[in-house]
Amino acid sequence: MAAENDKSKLDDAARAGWLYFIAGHTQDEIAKMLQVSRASAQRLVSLCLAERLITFRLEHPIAACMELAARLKERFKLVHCEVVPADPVAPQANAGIAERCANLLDATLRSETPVIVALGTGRAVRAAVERVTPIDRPNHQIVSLVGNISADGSASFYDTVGRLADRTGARHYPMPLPFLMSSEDERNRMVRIEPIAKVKAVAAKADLRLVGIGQMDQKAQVHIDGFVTRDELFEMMRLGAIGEITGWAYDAKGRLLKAGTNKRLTSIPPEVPAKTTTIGAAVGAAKVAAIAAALNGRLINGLITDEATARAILER
Amino acid sequence: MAAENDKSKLDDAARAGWLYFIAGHTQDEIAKMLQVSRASAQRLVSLCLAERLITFRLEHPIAACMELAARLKERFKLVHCEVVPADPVAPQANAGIAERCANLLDATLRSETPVIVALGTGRAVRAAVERVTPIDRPNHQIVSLVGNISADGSASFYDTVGRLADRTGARHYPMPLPFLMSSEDERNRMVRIEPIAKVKAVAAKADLRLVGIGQMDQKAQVHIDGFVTRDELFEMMRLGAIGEITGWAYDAKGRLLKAGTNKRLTSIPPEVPAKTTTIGAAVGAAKVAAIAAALNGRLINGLITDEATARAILER
DNA sequence: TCAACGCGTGGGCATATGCTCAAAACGCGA
DNA sequence: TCGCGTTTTGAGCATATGCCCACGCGTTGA
Repeated sequence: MAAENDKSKLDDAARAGWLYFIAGHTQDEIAKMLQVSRASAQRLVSLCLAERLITFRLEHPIAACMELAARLKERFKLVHCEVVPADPVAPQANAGIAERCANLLDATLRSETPVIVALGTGRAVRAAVERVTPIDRPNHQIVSLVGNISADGSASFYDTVGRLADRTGARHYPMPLPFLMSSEDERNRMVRIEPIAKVKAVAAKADLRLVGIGQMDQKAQVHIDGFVTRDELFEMMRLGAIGEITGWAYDAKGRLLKAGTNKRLTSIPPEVPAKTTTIGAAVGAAKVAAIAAALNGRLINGLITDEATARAILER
Repeated sequence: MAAENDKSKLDDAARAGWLYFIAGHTQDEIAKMLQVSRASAQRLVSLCLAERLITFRLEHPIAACMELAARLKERFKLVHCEVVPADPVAPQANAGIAERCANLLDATLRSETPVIVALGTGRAVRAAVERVTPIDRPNHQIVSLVGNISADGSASFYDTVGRLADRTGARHYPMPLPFLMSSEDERNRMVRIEPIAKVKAVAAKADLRLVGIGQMDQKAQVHIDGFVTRDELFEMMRLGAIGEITGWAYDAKGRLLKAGTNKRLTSIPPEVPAKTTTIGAAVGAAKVAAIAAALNGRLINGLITDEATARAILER
């Protein structure tokens, strides 16, 4: 009898679900059709959903991305995750990533109440600031997490802070230091001087950190850009470095290394675990291990990537 | 630019649809996530539906029935249609049909305002009245569309009117006539006498007619039940009869025949086209042609059948 | 360069929905 | 048959949704 009852109820639930979702009737109409109260009709529709009698299928490439983003968010307890479709035209182009990052910055900067945005390294970050919609927000603050003077003394290509400040009228705090100091002592001395301490203080209060993620292999961006020498890179790799965020190298478990160049870095290290909203932006098969490690080590609590990379991270 | 715009809009629509239907967010939440107004979020969800980006799939046998019912309703412009799942245990049993008919009668009779229900022949109709929930409605009227005296003078097995009246306390009007008179003249004389005229008058005002549909072949129920002889049956078949409703034989196009037993029938003929809600109840491969003809000829404007029969009707 | 047109946007309102709570119905056991 | 515990039901309310309308921005044509 119970089974019979259940079955008939599920039948009705299916009927209600069909009428609601497929035929597009209101619950009132369904209630009349099935000779029950509207409340019961609503219950039947819920039941139909709860019992998974009805399923939704989204016929659109975006669907896969949403799915991947949801899984990443769940798996790594992220506060924010976006997965952009792999562009079939130019799979290499991270235009989509930059677009989303720019959108995120836009959304953050649109706020009337003062916010502090901290920026790390990375082409995606750089490209993102170029796409930020100009907006007048003089009370916001933009702070750099990483020195913008390269080894040869010139200003780095990555003057993202300045560019973003240009577009918003916000106060900005570049980090007027070389990426690496010559020794740990020197680093320790430099980071205590007034302007640098100020940058650190502002960065510590950041509402949003947007950082790139670099892989530590022979094509590591920190090396290509001339911030670290080949020997330094290899040493870090020997020490287990698999990725870096604002220059800070970490191993496959996402633990920051306490040796090598990390001892001479002027950059502001990631929080561990990330408490501030810290969004990593990175794409590419080469970066999968680095991204996964950053996620596992809680060096970041948000991620913007593309479909292929997201899939690869989840499949590890 | 326009295409780009459209594409991006569809992307957003897909995103909104995903968040709404799959992730179960409210449109307000989606609006915040996508950085648009709630109104726009609603538009995106609508768009997602309109563009068929999302599809619903109901994983339940009922789904097929709802689909078939909707198609029958559309195709034959029915005011009511129900398709019952084919019972895998006892495919022959029309318990489902009877159940639905009973439900229909229940719903009609539940009304506080007086209603008139007219009943035809058929096992489904008979079985339906047996399942009607007893309810006290003395102001309702139950009227028979068909004589309940068989050829041998005994009261017919199909005293459905009496049974239904028992269960409702309604006034009832059986048709105190043999099914067939011996001649057209006699029929014409009989249907004018006072009690019969009264029955006809009540039937003409019926709010609901529930009738069985019989096929006119060697296994015709009208013959098996002894209402018409083998010769009469064969004559009607020669005249093109393919089905009958309350005894009135009609051809493959659903046109009532003007010859043979139809000239001697005492039953109240179907309206052509049906204006009163006239529900046919019938199941079985043998009846498919008869049902389809009745639908095409507008002898009925409602149908209660099972899955297999519905499918067969639509596939003709 | 200005004006007119039109599409897209957001505010606001009527309606639909989801949910809570008390009451009723049901089943079960004494 | 009665009483109790459990489930189901329907009223009512807070919230979410759908839709209309006026506004604004961008585009086009003179």
